[in-house]
Amino acid sequence: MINITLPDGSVRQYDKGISSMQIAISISEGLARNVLAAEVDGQVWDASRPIEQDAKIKLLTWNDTLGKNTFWHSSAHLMAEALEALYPGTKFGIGPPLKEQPGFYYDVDFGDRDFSSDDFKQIEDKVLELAKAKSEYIRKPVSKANAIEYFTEKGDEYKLDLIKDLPDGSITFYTQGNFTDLCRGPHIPNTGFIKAVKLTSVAGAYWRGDETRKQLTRIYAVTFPKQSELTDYLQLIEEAKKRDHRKLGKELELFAFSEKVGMGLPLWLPKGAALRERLVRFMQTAQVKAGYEQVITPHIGHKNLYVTSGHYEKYGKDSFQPIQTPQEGEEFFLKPMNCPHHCEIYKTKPRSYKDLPVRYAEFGTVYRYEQSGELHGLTRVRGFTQDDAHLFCRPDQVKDEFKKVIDLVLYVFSALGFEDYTAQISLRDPENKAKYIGSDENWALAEQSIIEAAAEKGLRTVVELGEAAFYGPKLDFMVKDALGRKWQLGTIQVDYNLPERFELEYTGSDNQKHRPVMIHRAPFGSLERFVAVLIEHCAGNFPLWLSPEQFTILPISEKYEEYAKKLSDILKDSDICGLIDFRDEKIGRKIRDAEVKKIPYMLIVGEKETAEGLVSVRKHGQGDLGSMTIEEFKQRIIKEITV
RNA sequence: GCCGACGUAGCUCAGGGGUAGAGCACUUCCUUGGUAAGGAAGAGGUCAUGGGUUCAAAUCCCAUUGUUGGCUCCA
Repeated sequence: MINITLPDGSVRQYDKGISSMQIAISISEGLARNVLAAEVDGQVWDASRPIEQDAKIKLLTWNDTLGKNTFWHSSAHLMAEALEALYPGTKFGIGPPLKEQPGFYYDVDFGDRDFSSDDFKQIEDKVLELAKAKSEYIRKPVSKANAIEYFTEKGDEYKLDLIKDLPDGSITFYTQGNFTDLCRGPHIPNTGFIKAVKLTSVAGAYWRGDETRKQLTRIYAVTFPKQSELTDYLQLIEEAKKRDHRKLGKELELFAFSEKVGMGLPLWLPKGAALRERLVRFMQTAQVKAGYEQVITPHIGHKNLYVTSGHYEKYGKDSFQPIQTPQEGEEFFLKPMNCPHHCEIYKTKPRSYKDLPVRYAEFGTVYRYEQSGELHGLTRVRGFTQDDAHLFCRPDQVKDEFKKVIDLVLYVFSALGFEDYTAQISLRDPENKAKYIGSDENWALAEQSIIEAAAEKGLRTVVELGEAAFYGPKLDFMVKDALGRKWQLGTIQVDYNLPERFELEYTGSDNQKHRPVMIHRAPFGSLERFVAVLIEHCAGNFPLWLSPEQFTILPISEKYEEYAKKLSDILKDSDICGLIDFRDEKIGRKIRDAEVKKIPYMLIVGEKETAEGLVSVRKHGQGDLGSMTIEEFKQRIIKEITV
């Protein structure tokens, strides 16, 4: 007998060699029907795999991330089986589940065959047909020699390339129906769990991400255990398309791009600029309260600045092109980050330990050469403005300062309606230290302070190795938007290296020179990216305090324009922004246009309102709110803005 | 940067070897109206740019440029 510990802590006894599925059956039939795999002592196993010793197990269903991953991984095998059945001779690369979104892909080599989205339907039909056969996924350990023999005979050089790097004794095959794949597993019990499938896109991807190797066809797809979940998923995709900030940005006249100005260089239109200005003012107010001082630095910097900072060495060759002065032959670069400039500000005078922390904030516009294929709307651009600040503090202040920055970031998120977030702690890849600058000791200190500060603030965190910046570890905030999509926004980074490189100092209470620690932080990340995420989060229906046009006055006819102007002036005096629709159109039309433009409040004025000194108020998306005096309306707006 | 798709009026898009089409937006006129599109007329395009094939190119070919889906990258 062996002891099986369940997640609730209860221990049950079973015969040696029992499978997770049998355990599930012993608990409840209903549970067993939903079990996709099981976590056994921290490893995900097939539900059918025999357990030979005492273990802690967790049964995985569709509700678990690991359960979903297993489901999609198994789906990838099923799609491969369908592809092989439809297009014999197809060679297979890898077919994993996706990390950030639902679904999976399989990289395949069709040889000379053309493949396009026109073939999707045929494949989906075949997948469903094979799924109905309820073929079991059968695990089989094989020797390296046998594995090589199998795929040599099959002529699949990609699998052979993978096997080459695997140690003998660790290799397993999985077979379902007529398809056998090299695979570590685990898999769902049988193909019958897969009830709905949709191929989502096709794209090229190099074998093992190496552009010198052959390009394979990557087929993206998503599967579900219920048809209704696929329907929901497709609806979500539709909704996401409607909220695309590139589409809304154009429709709402927030920003634009111009071929002549250059790719990745956004032009802020009046309404977008108004929105952005409000965000800036909001942040400035918060920062003043938090003890920051505003600074301003130039858009270019001397090459030596970046040689000192280390950025030149790291990015100089492919990212920076120098600007040369005609006479002296000096070299300048467009500012790609603000930190070196702020270090020089720190150095303008001697500092005492009593002066620290010093907090310099700047809405600094920076320019970076991003690969052309990587540009995307406002989320990835070549010129953008960071809500940047650099804190210079004593080592004993780091954790406290870091925690204050976390507070600020969370304040910003809550003010803008991002309720759901996690924090990602990005550390150095211990296997590849050459990628980073700075001493081991400083890295250890920096990593430690981030981990402790996040823990003390009770943040939900995940740790990612190898995701740190080259000069220091960071804490990135990932927010979930209204559709449940994750975005990386704010970032906080601890840096022991730049102070070293710029030889920053302060005089301690011991009258000795000491090195301050630097914290980089940007709660929005960049205004461009933040606005993009905000647009998609609220679908263009900004909170009232951010709306570029908070109201529009709609006169029923030109007879009431004088009254409309009077109202408009009253609102303007209270810093409430809006326009009057003077067009010679019927009221229904004016309302419709205002609704389409997502203007929060419509003030309708006609004979009745003019006579009684009222306004008829209509709210976007809600409809008629009835009449009130302009003063009542003003109070309503002020109340809504301050909440 | 690499691979694929795309670029037609301000916007959304149709068409397609014989010198351009719709809807919306715009302008003018009629209409002076009550909570999501009133009516009529008009104006607007070197069909991304450059080159080639052809009697003839917006259409076919090549290059460039931009957008886009991926890959790689992200200070």
